[in-house]
Amino acid sequence: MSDKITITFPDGNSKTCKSGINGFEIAEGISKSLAKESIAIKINGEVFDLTRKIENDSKIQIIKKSDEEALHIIRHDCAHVMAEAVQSLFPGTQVTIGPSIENGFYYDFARKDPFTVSDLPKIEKKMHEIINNGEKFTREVWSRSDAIKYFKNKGEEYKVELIKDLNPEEEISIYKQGKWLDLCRGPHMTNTKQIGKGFKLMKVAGAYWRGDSNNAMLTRIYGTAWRNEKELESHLKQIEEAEKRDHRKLGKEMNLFHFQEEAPGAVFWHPKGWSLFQSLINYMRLRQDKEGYLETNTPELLDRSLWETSGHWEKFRENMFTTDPKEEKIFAIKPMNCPGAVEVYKQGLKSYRDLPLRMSEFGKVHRYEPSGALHGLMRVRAFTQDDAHIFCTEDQITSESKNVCELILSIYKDFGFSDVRIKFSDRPERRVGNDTIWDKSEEALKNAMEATGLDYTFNPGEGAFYGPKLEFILRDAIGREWQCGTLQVDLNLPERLGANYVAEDGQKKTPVMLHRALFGSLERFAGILIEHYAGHLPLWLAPTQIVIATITSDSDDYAINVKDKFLRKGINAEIDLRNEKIGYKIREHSTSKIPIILAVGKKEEKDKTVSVRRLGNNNTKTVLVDKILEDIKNEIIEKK
RNA sequence: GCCGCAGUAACUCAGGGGUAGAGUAACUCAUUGGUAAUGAGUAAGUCGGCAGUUCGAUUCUGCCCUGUGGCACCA
Repeated sequence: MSDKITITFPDGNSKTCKSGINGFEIAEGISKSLAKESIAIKINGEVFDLTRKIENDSKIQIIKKSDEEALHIIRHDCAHVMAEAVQSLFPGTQVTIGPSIENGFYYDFARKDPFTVSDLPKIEKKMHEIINNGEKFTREVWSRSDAIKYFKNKGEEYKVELIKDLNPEEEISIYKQGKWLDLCRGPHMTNTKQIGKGFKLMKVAGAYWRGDSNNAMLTRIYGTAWRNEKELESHLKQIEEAEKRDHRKLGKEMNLFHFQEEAPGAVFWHPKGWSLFQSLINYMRLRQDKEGYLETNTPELLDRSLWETSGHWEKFRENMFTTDPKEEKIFAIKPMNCPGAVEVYKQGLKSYRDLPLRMSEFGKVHRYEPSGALHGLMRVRAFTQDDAHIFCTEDQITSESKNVCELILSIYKDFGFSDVRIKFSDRPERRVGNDTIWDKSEEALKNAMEATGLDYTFNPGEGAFYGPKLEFILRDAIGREWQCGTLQVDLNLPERLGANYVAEDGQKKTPVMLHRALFGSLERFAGILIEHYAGHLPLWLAPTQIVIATITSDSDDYAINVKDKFLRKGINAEIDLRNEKIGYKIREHSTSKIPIILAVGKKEEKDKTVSVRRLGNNNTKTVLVDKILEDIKNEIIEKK
């Protein structure tokens, strides 16, 4: 081994150094300020500690605190410091794992009494102490047996288990900061001081050891960590903004819906919320009609025997509500619309000429969701799907799937969702049908996907119990992802339920069934829209589109007159004739998110105008009634 | 389902072993006003439910329900 090595910088320049040099020394050789700013080093694409010796020719990149990669390291360091703080404050607490995550980090602890939020300030204070002490992070490599012995001695059973499960090939590295140490792959910064003050402990939660609900529940502390206090502040601000959009809060403020104890996971839609809901249905109906869908409706209660035949009874039973058996028969409330759809299909003889047959249904389904999963409109036990089942031949799978994909993307665009991700899920463990059928349906869906030319990611083992599926995930105005639409290829249910058609050769064949929902759940989609628009629904979706507010009661007749004009054009207008000041009315209708307020007084009445004020804009404009009527009509049509 | 937290007036929330308080809304009266809160007054609560401790529980304890932050789940 030569004692000289060549290191190459990102800009292509290279330099000869003595073997064994480390990142910090390299940085120092360049400039003092770089050395001060640097926190880690990337060697041949992998990130290491700044003190890691470099012994071969390498491509390197010094990572500074301002670099993107730095956040992960800062957060991971923070997790270690938190664990030290916790163990010093609460002796006897075992450490388990503590990774960095999006926006922060967590650490899972094993402790008889779980932590509560009131413990957080204490822990945070201790963390600041540790950071201020400027403890050095140092890396050591231990033998497996030493490590096991050490942690066993300390009573750290979880760490022992982790070490035992490590790949035998893998080096067992230990990171120390001061007297405290942890099993860790690294990398870390060189000193706790580098973490700074840009962190905050956020919440405590329970979490299963190794994510398995059969295991013990640990107590988890979440924190957020950033490069500095300013970044932390801006992140906290962002959380605050997201909270303001919470559909549960806005739903109450805008009087859209409510929930109550007697119906957990089921929505009480108020008139305004139902108006939004119906707008969505009407819109979808219009779009589907154009694509040749035929609307149907099927029973909510179906006999157990049908669910047994379809396979739901066996594979989906624990999610289904059943009725009190007053008779011999047991009925189940439908958790899916597909068996009903097949029964409609089966009425009358079908020929290959009838295919593809696209049957839609706005079907309300009930699923028993675990109590802890319920969340406003986003996760409910009773919801309405914009469902459809396309019965087709195998040859038609590709073109039908392609149409569905195009329809979905086009529809999402109308709501301002243009960033859509697609996931492909194949056969789950719990499924019906043999592997030949699954091979065939996965192949077919994959081909269809290729035909669309759209990108997708692979999501193994997450398909429906009857077939593989695509999931459409959209990104909302503040960057959150929501899974909405789905497309599933099903070669199982039509056969199980005895659907068939007469083919060109006179033989009876089993059709393929494509299940698809575009909004997915109407309830959920409404919730997403409320958050996406932060309650400022676009005109075409707003339950009350316009409020006409009078300045004084002298203008009452004129206001009523104007309102009628709007109503006649199908625009949802209300009037506010109350004996209140105009400022009061403006404030109230603004807070309830009315898109357009038209103020009318003596002047407007004389000129046949209105004073137009739009939500989120403090300017007003005086416009002829007929003109604004026309503008608003167009805006609704254009879905702006 | 599991761990933590919460449930007080229509809403948002304060309080705390001696049967409760604010702001907003509602209602009444006055006010007819020009673009985000006019003023005064009135009324309003089985303090989530059931047990227990106590002379006394909305307050403490236990169980349950619902919500909530996570975990697990999302077929």
